[in-house]
Amino acid sequence: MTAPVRVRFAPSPTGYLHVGGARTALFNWLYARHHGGKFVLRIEDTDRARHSEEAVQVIYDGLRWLGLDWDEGPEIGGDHGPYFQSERHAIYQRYFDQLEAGGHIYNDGGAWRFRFRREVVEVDDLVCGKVAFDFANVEIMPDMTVRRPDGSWIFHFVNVVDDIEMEITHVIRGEDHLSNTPKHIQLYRALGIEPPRFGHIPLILNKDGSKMSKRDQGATINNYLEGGYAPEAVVNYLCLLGWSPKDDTEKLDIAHIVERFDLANVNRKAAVFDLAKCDWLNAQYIQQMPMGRYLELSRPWLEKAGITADDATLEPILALEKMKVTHFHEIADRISFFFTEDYAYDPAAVEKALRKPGALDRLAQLSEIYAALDTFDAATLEAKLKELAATLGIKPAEFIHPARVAVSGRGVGPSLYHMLEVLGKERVLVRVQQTRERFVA
RNA sequence: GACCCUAUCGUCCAGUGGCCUAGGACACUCCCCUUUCACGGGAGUAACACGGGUUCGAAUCCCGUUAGGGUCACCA
Repeated sequence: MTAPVRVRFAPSPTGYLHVGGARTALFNWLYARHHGGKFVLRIEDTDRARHSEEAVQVIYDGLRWLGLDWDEGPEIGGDHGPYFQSERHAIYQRYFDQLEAGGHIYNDGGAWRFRFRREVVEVDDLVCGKVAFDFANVEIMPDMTVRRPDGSWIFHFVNVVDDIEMEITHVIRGEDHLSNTPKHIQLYRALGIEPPRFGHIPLILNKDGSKMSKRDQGATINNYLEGGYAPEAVVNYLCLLGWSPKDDTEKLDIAHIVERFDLANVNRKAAVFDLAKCDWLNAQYIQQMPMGRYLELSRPWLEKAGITADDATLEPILALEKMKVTHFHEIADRISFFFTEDYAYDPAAVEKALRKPGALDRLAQLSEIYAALDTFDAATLEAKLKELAATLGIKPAEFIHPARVAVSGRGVGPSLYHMLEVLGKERVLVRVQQTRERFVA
């Protein structure tokens, strides 16, 4: 009852971190943090052929990116290692010998099978409640194998042994394991150990109700890492799949979630994954995050695009797009015209704004007024432009659109006056001049 | 096939017998704001799978049906 909580995430190094796995890790982590317990990471690499340094690294990177730090496990250590199944052979042998001595296993053509008792097994699940499995009259069900003829171990066996050895108190895993739980419970009993508590969380499905495969959009954590997402947004979204704070709040910071999270309020229904909502949350996070964090998360994407300005230069430019960006990878393209005088002109925008009769002349007029300005801030620029339009009796838009295309080459972009202010008087005048020369009939 | 889980708007959640002519969010449509694109504000479309009970009263409890999903590997 008062034993400290110890949970674990035990992925197999497949080369990617599935969202379903990530959410399982997240719920384990939340449970540990909420209850002041320990979160253990164990790599289930019994299938040695698949174990590669890169595959394991993908798991570490994904968990770290999401902010799910483990208290025991690879690269951290702990008192219950080693944390790779491939290095725990001697431990498994010991438990195997114990099963054999107790007459719980038998040899079947070289493989070792566990004598499963055909009786009712009850699982008191933290999420699903009491679930009774009735095996009393089940005819066709082979005893599960615990060891292959070549001496290698089977998942169910090593999983249970590791959970015993690592003193796991709560096994929180996907619902696909609920049906396997009776076998695990009997294994615990055969070993003379009281089983831990179980909590089976619902699966994550595709839009069409099928199980998500790694090829689906948003199915692996790498998709988010490379897709311009803020990790805090992804974590928030993942929490909302199967759990809710019960008060209609959608955007929740992690500390708040840790405070409120518990298995009792996790749903039992499988959730369909909706990337559109994840995108929306990401945009919300970007809008509301501090400038420093925004700069930090933008920088890698900007560098990738060859933009390497210092923070002082970058900040005012990035600020122009903060309310408009949904994914970080969009930013570089949106602001690229700030970093070159040789920016491209969008033909459609040119056609629409610069080819209109008198557009180039109006640019010249505007340029003349702006050239005389001592202060070049957004408010002044707006006032002067509107004043000029009013004097000539035409709409401000007749100046605004050509000006936008002249200085950026585009029909869409940041607020014009703020964009001009950030660009600065000198560059604005040069760009207008350059544009007029280029598009003069 | 056997066993198990699940069943509220297209999607994610709220709702644990009366406060529900079912609430919020995403998406979608429309309007407002507006120099573009967005943001923001407002409005709208849209659901208790079906059939039986229990009860004065059921989205909420029980049974059945149907439909999804999962497990029954010498995969993890």
